[in-house]
Amino acid sequence: MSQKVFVSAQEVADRAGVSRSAVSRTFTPGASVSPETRRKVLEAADALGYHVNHLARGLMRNESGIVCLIVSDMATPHRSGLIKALTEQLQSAGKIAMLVNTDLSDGSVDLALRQAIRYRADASIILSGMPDKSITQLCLKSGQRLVLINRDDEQDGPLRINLDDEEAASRVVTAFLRAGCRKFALANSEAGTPSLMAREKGFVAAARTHGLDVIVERYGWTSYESGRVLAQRLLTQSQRPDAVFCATDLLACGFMDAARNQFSLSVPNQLCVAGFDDIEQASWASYQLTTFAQPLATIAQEAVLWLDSKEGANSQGRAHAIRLHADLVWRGSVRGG
Amino acid sequence: MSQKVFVSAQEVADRAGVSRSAVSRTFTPGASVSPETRRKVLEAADALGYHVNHLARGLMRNESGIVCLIVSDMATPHRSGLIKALTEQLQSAGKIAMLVNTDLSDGSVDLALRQAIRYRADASIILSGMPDKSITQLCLKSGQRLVLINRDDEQDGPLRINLDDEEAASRVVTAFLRAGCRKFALANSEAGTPSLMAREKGFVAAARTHGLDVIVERYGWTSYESGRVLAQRLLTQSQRPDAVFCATDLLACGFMDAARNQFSLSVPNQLCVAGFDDIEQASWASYQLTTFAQPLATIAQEAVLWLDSKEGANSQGRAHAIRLHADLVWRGSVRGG
DNA sequence: TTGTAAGCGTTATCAG
DNA sequence: CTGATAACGCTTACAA
Repeated sequence: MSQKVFVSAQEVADRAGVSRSAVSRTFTPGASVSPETRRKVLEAADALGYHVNHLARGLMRNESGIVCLIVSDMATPHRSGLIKALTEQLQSAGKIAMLVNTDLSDGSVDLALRQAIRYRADASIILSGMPDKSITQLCLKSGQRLVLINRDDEQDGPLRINLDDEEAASRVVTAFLRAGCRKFALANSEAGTPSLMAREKGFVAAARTHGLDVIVERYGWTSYESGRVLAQRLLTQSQRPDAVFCATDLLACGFMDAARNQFSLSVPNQLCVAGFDDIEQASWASYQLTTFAQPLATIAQEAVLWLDSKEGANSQGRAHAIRLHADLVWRGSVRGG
Repeated sequence: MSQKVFVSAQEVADRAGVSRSAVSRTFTPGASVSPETRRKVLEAADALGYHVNHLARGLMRNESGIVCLIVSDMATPHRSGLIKALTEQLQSAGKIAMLVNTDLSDGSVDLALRQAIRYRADASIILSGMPDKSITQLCLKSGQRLVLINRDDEQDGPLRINLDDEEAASRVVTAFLRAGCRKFALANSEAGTPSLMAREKGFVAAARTHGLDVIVERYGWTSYESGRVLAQRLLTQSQRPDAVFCATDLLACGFMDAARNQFSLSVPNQLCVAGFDDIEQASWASYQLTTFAQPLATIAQEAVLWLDSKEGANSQGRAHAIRLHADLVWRGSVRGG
């Protein structure tokens, strides 16, 4: 097997002619070491290629520095953007990200959380799916902090970070009306996550306010392909919509492509389209999608900030919720920006 | 601070009325425990919510189960796809992925590798950038395995997984010729990574074989935006090319959009375009990009397989290289598929 | 098969 | 400021 021969603090101590403790203190920010000792230790450490063993340190300090990112479909533009933002923030806060992939199967998230517990992660950040109540209880009982991003759940204890999806969706109606549209449709996936449903709800409700009905169609999971299928369904209606809000940019891209290629519709002249997330592709010339920007950096900041705060530690059982605003990004897919 | 109160093996042992060792053995595959003891232990463990502390286990076994993924631009379609594939493979091999973000600054990869050493990762997989020789030596000396993906380097010790970029690029020439194209151009980024340069080299060389010159243009880093700029430069040439090989799909998408919108060129009628990577967007209706598929699953498999193999452990100093084939994916951006 | 005891590399405590 | 010593939670000889 592997012959691991990492340098230990003892070896450094021996070489520097000091005690293990001196070595330990040298690598502990804020500990008191004389400049002379420090110098000797650092010199020896460098010569030997010593690096503090964080496994052992975590064992002692009861704080591993590990934060577990639990996520499905991580190759998706929006998800990967969020992972990137979180990883960066965690790193600059001196923590490290552990990545666990989940699928849609039952208990997949639970399994991931168990993994987080095994590695004594200081916290878990859940980007997709929902864990079973019993397992989140275990996490909280074990003193592991929990962050739920964009999954509006009423569980106690964890920090929840959400967008104001409903309010954002209502602004789409305003935009569509200003563009002179009258026949609204909503394209959603069947995933039925709280975020998606809130967008749907907000859009439909706001349309009603203006006395307008909305044709709602749901299909598959949140993907480009689903967007194409949704276009098939919505654009063959007897009363063809002239404005479609897609619950996700990925859906919107598929929708637009199908609208143009299969129905020869011009966007935005014959059809206005809006999306949500502001993935990179939304800004590509082929789409120029009007959409809502997920404040990825802010989400990540808030999450990491909370992890470091006393609040996070003390909130055993008390839930804390952050609701962020999604900025509307005007682009060419809706008339009259 | 955090009051972590994870359940320990001792507590489980107490409740089950057995020794710590019995608990340990119950959770060690292949250890000898009587069914009766096992039952009692599992029952107690379940009731208490016990999970083996992998930090402590790693300390003892000298094997953490952690594999460090070192990567920059992780939100990019190709990168995130690779991360996903690797994470999945690692998980099903019983390992866990640690994610470290690097930037382009000097020593960024070295810093990441140090992080891997601190957490006593069993291995590091480098997806971008190149570490300093001294630090890789340290890794290898410490018994940490190293995998370099798509970075053709002559360093000793690590496993290198590469595509046959050069050969693949030469096939683009064949495709372009078959489409009746004569004026070739190559759009590349300035990143100058071995993969990118190999694609350039292979394309230019193959074209020469047929007595054709290639206009080569390089700009910025590998992004959609760079693709647009490259289009500006290449399509304003006095001798406008009728076939462009973009070193990356992302470049190709930007290139195609600019070609259509700013130069009103029809792809593939007036201009054939090929890319590399086969990112998801390449298959979108707006692009229908002819490209080469990165065998992500195979890459991930080979990497993880090697990590588990004796070979990986014994190859202290002996480098092992795997060269994979990239399949050509024919789509509409090149005539006559 | 089981328990006892030693040890993995740290850090925290406490004298000096 | 420094060094000995006792944890941390686990695995693994070794002996029973």
